[in-house]
Amino acid sequence: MFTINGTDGAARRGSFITPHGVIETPVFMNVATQAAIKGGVSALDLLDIHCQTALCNTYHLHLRPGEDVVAELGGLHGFMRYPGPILTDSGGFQVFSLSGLRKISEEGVLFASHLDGRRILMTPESSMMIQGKLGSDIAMAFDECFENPATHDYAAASIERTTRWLTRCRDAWLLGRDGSTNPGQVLFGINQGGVYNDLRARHMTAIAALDLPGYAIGGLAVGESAQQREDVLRHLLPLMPIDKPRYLMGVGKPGDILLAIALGVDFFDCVLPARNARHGHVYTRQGCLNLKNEKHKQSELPIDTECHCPTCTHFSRAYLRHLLAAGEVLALRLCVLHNLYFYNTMMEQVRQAIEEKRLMTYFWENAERFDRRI
RNA sequence: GGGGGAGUUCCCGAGUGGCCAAAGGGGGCAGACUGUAAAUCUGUUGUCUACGACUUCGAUGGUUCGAAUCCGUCCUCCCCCA
Repeated sequence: MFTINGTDGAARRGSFITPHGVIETPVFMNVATQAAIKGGVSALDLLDIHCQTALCNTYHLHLRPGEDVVAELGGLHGFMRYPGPILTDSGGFQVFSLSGLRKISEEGVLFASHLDGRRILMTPESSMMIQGKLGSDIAMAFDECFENPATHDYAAASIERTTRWLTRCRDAWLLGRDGSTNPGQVLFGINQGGVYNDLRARHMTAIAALDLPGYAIGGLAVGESAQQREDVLRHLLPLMPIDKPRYLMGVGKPGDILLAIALGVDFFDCVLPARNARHGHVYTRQGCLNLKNEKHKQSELPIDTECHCPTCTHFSRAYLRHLLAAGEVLALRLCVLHNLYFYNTMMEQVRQAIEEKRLMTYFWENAERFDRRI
């Protein structure tokens, strides 16, 4: 249900229809790992910060409160009272982030829960089953996100296994869909291959053959250089199905996102704006700044004088700096609202720029500036 | 008046002859963070002409090759007894 309404170079302006609404692309999905955006932001705030889509996590919600609890309370939409589209990540990223707490086998990944150590066997089938019960609109395939650097041999063996896992995910998904567990849910496959373009291409060919509703690029921003990342994207994107949504997982800084959009990516998510916000690192049209710095101690300015977010329309840098220094939770909330508003409205501007065929102008005017430290 | 205890670098607080510019917290200053084990983590925090030198542990005078650490005197604070 993805339609491309316009293009500007390799960039695409699309619409992706889900049971809970249309996602206008390119889109930034707001990360709500445990069914909440960290920093005290609830579903009630999402409209204010122009959020289109939320992203929740299979591994974390399986551990707590458990997918059955969520299912009983109306799935993620009912549980967190968010009526818009929701994507669930499969747990594949935790294979990377919790690498000290898991063992990989052909069957799946045996995690030692980071909460209490209890063993959790996550398989392609269980991940899909959990995501079905969570009731997300988009489910992600269970993959292995492996670290960089990785040897070519390791990467080659890993993508073979991830391909086999994807077939199992697809089968489980079809079973759930046709069995009406979650009839409207779609499955996105995930490309891996590290920084090896030959493996990225081989894997893309293999997974594209499954003809899934969408495809993601995984395993980036896990230690490789920005140059390597760009190189992978430049080689890989032309090999991805042109009529399917393309999702660059976990990326990134504003400049990273703008570049990827120019290269043809449609979906993004990243914890950076929320995490940075919690640490006082906020974005403006002129560049990013650290609110904790002494120079803002008496500043009456809002974070960004051109910003219309709830935070900038009410509060000064000096006040926010004080809240951060004092450890007040309000600081986190206000900064997160601002940064997510910045990301979401940047995407609005990008969509408009693509429609008006001036994406490159937007890119050259802003990509470097947004990431620059001021 | 008698007895006891304490004064350490921005703060609290270790240290009771050399390994002490002085542990550890806190606070301050700065940095990192990319499908969230992150309201976390890291660095730094006496001065300088800076791989070395100088000043500092209430004040001052001693002992010693060497003192934040030992001794004398003084100042300040706390507790108990009268």
